[in-house]
Amino acid sequence: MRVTVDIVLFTIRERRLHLLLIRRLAEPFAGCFALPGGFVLPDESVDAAAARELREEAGVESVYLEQLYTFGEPGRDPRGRIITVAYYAMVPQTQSLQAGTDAADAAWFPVDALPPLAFDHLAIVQYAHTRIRNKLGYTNVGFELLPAKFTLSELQVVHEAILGEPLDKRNFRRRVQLQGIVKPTKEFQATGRKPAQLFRFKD
Amino acid sequence: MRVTVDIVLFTIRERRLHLLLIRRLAEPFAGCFALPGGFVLPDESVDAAAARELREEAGVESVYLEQLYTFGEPGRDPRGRIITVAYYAMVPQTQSLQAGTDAADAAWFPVDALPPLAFDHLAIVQYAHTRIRNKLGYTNVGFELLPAKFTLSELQVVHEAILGEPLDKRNFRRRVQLQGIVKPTKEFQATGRKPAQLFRFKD
DNA sequence: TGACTAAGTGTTCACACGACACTATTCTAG
DNA sequence: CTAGAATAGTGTCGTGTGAACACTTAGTCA
Repeated sequence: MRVTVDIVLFTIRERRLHLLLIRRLAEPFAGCFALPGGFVLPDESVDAAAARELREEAGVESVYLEQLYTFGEPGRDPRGRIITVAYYAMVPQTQSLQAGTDAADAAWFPVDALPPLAFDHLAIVQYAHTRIRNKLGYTNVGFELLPAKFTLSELQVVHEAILGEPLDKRNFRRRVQLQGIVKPTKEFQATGRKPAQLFRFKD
Repeated sequence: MRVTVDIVLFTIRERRLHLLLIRRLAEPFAGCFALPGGFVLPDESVDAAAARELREEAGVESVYLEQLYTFGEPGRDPRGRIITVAYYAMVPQTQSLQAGTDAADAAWFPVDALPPLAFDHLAIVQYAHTRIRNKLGYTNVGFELLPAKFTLSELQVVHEAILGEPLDKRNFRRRVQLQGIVKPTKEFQATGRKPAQLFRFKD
C-alpha cells in the first residue's frame, strides 16, 4: 500500500481564485493536468512530504499548508492501491513561483474554469474550495494570499474571490476592523488614483 | 508503508460524553488502552475499513462515521512506518454494543477521565472532541447520539455533554425549534414525572 | 481644469442570542 | 388523599451582529 500527498495550491490572480496544475508527463493520464504531489518517503512525516512536494514541483517555500482529507478508494489510481492525503496551501500573488519547474508544464487556472483533471483530483479541488469558503466565516484565512502589507480593498478582493460573490464595501470594512484582525500602518499605497491606507495582520 | 484506521466511538452515558477503548493484548503497549482500529485491507476503501473495524471490535453496525484527520509522523508507531486515518463515530446509548468483543477488553470511559492511551491516541481523541464541539455550532451533530424519537431534554443533555457546560433550557428549546431541525410527534414519554413530548429529526 | 477612478465613510432594520423565574403535571411516600 | 419531589414547559427584554443602501474625497490623466 503506497501513500501520496496532493496539494491544492491557491492564489489570487486578476481578482479570481486560481490554483496550480501540472501537466503529467508519465502514464497514467499522460498529458492531463493534475495537482502537484507525490509519494511520501519512508522517513518523512506526511506534512513534510507535502511541504517538500510544494518546494520541488511549485518552487514555493514556507507557505500556509493545511491537511484536508484522505482519499482512499481502491480504484482511484490505476497503478494499484494508492491512498492520498490531500492538502491545501496558499501563496500571495507576489511570490515568485514555479522556480523548480519547467514553465510549460505548470500553470495557474481559475477554479471555475479548470481543464479535465487526472485521477480524482477534481473531487479534491472541490473539497478544498468548500473548505476555504467555510473557513472564511470563522477564521482569518485569506491573509496568506496577501503580502504582509495590504489595503482593505485588496483583502476584500480575496474574500470575494473565495466566496465567488461580491461583498458590500462598508460592511466588509466595518467587520474586519471591529474584529481587530488587522491594524493600520502609517503608509499609503499610491496605485493610480486615490492612495489607499496599508494594513497588517494583527498577530 | 502501512495504513491503519482508528475510530473514536462516542456515546452518552449518565449525562456525560464517553468513548470506547479496547485493552491491547499484543505488544507494543500491551495492557494499555487504545482506540478500536486496524489495518486497511488491500481491496477495501479506507471508509470501509473504519466501518469494518467498528463492526469487528465494537460490534456496532451502520453508525454515523466521519473521517477526522490523518496522523503520519514517522515515529508514531514503534513497529515501523504506519500512517493512521482517524475517524469518529457516534452511537445512541440504547444500541447494544461490544457484541463481537470480549467484554473484559472493551470499556466506555468519560472523555474527561481517560486512562493512559497507546500510541498518539490521546491526540486523536482530543482532535475528535474538538471537532464535534465545533460542529455542534453549525450542524445537526448530536442526533446520532439519540434514538429516532427523543425529548428536547434528552437533546439538551447531549449538547451539554459535548460542550461540557450547562445550557439555558428556554434558549436551547427556542433555538432548536426555530431552526426547524426537529419536528414534534404526538407521543409522550412517561418517564417518572411529568411526561415529555417526543420529537424526531426533520430530514 | 474637467472627467475618470478608486478610497473611504454611517445609519437603520431585522434577527439571533443570552440572561432570567415561574407554573404545570405526574409520581411517590406518608 | 394530600404534600412534596422531580422534571416539563413557557416569554420578555436588552444587546450585539449582519444586511441593505449612496455619496464625498483624493488623486491621475488627458
